[in-house]
Amino acid sequence: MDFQENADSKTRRSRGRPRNWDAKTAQNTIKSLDRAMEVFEYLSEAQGKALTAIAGEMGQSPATVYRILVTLEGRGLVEFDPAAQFWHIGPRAFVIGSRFLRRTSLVDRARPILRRLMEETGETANLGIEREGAVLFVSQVETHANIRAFFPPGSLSPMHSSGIGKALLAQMDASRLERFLKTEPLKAFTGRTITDPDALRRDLESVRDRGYAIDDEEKNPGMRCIAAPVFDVNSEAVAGISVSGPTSRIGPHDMVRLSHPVREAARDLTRAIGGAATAPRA
Amino acid sequence: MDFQENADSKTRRSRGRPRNWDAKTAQNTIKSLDRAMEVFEYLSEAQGKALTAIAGEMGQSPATVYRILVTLEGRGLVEFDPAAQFWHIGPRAFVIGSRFLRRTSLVDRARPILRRLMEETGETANLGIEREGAVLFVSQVETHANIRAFFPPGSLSPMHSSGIGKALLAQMDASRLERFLKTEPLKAFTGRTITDPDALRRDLESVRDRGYAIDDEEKNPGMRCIAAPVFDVNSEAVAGISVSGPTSRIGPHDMVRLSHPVREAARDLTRAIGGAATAPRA
DNA sequence: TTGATTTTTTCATATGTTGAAATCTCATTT
DNA sequence: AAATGAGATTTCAACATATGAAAAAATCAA
Repeated sequence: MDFQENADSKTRRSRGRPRNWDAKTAQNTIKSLDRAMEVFEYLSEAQGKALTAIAGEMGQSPATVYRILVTLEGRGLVEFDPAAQFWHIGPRAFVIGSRFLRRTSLVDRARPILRRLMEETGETANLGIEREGAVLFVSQVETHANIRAFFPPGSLSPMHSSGIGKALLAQMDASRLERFLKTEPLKAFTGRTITDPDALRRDLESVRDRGYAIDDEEKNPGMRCIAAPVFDVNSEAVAGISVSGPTSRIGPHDMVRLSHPVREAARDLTRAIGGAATAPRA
Repeated sequence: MDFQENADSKTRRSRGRPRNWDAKTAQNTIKSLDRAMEVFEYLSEAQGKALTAIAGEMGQSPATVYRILVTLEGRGLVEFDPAAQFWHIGPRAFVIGSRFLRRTSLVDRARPILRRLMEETGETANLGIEREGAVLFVSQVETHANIRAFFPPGSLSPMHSSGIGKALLAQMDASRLERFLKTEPLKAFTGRTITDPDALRRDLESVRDRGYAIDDEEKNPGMRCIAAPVFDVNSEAVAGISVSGPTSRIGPHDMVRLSHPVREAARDLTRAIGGAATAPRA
């Protein structure tokens, strides 16, 4: 289930001879197949491309690229549009790729990433999604420290007073955000909770600028929290990752420091679930 | 958009030498690449498989399969689970495959329409297109209800036993329909699946009269489905929209009731992609 | 019609893939 | 603890086959 961290650590366990994980990994790769997959991947990035264009841009012989495309076409992995003379990704690729999701639950994928995040930062790492206008904490890895932040998985927290919630709100399009503001009262939990819609809008603006959200004792006194969004394949923010800890360990300067591993973890998880972030919302 | 029929007709136009479309197509395919893609596809059908199992079942040398998998792993197209010693489809395959949908704005345009349809009807809303003689589900919005219909995007379903499929078949011109009937066997899935060509022709007739198609437990027992076609700018039926749910919520009377929002959603999407329906086929 | 452009095929050659067998590890049993 | 079995990697030599250059074929534009 957790191949995320194994991939780079030496944890990789298997029977048989261990792979030469130092530089020689390329030893067992099939060159022609790798080149073909490069073409396949390159094609997927374009909205459609002519043979000569692909070959030219990739510095490959047109003959070779042609044969690769014809082969893949035979399996429906790519398609040829005779009218425009363009090659495209085919339906079979979609069918095969979609099977990836059968096995992928966000929570499973997140676990090793959360663990690493906890180890790097020394603080409790959390995963949350949006449910019914609130943040639902679905997974966490607790720090070893005696004073620790704790959200029982399954607990709910209002969007406007949690780091993950604000990271998600910051990615909503304007109309959905306005709908949210109309529906949900911005209840105060501490003196620092943002209860004014305009103040929240401004805060979300800076969340987008920074790339991460901060909960600065806005829900629980003495607790700070740094969060970043996770995107799915449609570039929709579907979850958030955060670290949370006591103000005694997380001071004003620490938030910038902690934001890096948090953002990285969010990016890793985005990648692990086949997602992709786009430019921050317009 | 849909070069579906071009692929089999001789319409294929291109510059350069024409391909030998008779039997010699294999001439330009790269054998090793084709074998590798066979492994890739085979792997996607399993929930995960050990190297030896794959090699054994495919009649290939473990060494070769191993190298193929390692190569694909290098690009994230497959993943290795060290704990279970299993190979799986990887996130990159999902990302690349999903780009198949980008070629058409259909999916993007459909999303808000599907969401509204789901909210109006309370049932799962689906979008499907025809690919390779089957319905390919490309998008859906799930209901909140606990008992729900579920078609994972990327899954395929035979035309004759799905609402969307029949909505599309009903719009085919006679010759294409006959070709379809000659090619595809009408496999039975439940006692209600239409397996007789004449019965199917009659059903499609009434689909045209009504303006919507019904799947009355013809694929999955206990599940009903109401579907309507979506047209492109050439008035060709390129997709179908449906809602599907359990018979406990969708009774005989509900189908008429549900047909209105479904047809409206299909009309909306038709409009959103710049399409137009003409009078039902002559 | 001609010329320019792009795709597809041919062909000789070197490159790279292949499977068998050897090697190595882990997990289980003795 | 050591041995054994099962399965994963790697090595190696043979030879299949992928490769690019160039020719051929077809379409498009003028």
